[in-house]
Amino acid sequence: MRNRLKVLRAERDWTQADLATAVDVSRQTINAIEKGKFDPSLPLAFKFSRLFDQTIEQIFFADDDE
Amino acid sequence: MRNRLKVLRAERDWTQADLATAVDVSRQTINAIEKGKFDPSLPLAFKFSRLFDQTIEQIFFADDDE
DNA sequence: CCTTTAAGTAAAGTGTGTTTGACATATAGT
DNA sequence: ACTATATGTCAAACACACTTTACTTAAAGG
Repeated sequence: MRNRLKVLRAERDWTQADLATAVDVSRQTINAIEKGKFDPSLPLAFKFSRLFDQTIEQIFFADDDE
Repeated sequence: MRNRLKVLRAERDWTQADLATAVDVSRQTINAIEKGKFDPSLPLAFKFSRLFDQTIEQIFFADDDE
């Protein structure tokens, strides 16, 4: 899965730490998701969705290998 | 998280095993998700979404405790 | 240079998602 | 009664999501 978190952050001038606080996870978790090390859980994906007011499909999308 | 998997299955007259095969997980996983024992991973949620041609938000939704 | 801030990364630990195998229960058809 | 099919559930095992602590790198400003 790829995602647009970095861009959505940049549009708001938020750091990874800011976003982490907003969705109540650690900064390292945000970093790992942005870098594609793992996918968020479904509940966390919903938190991003609500925070950015975009559907999950607008934020996350399949990359090549799925 | 609650979900509409049981209804979506019923509309198509699919068993839990049928759905499991369609999204390539075990029957027990479908059962556990339907019974609310745990949430699917995000990639699995995307598979349901594509299979039923509905957004993740149309299939899954927050219940009281989140 | 030095300091600060943001981002990247790693190890070790906890908890959850998912599997396999097995067994129990319910319903329906014969 | 018996059989078949669908569903529910449990335990053990493994993989992944996420945490904390800590160290590193890069950029920017004094």
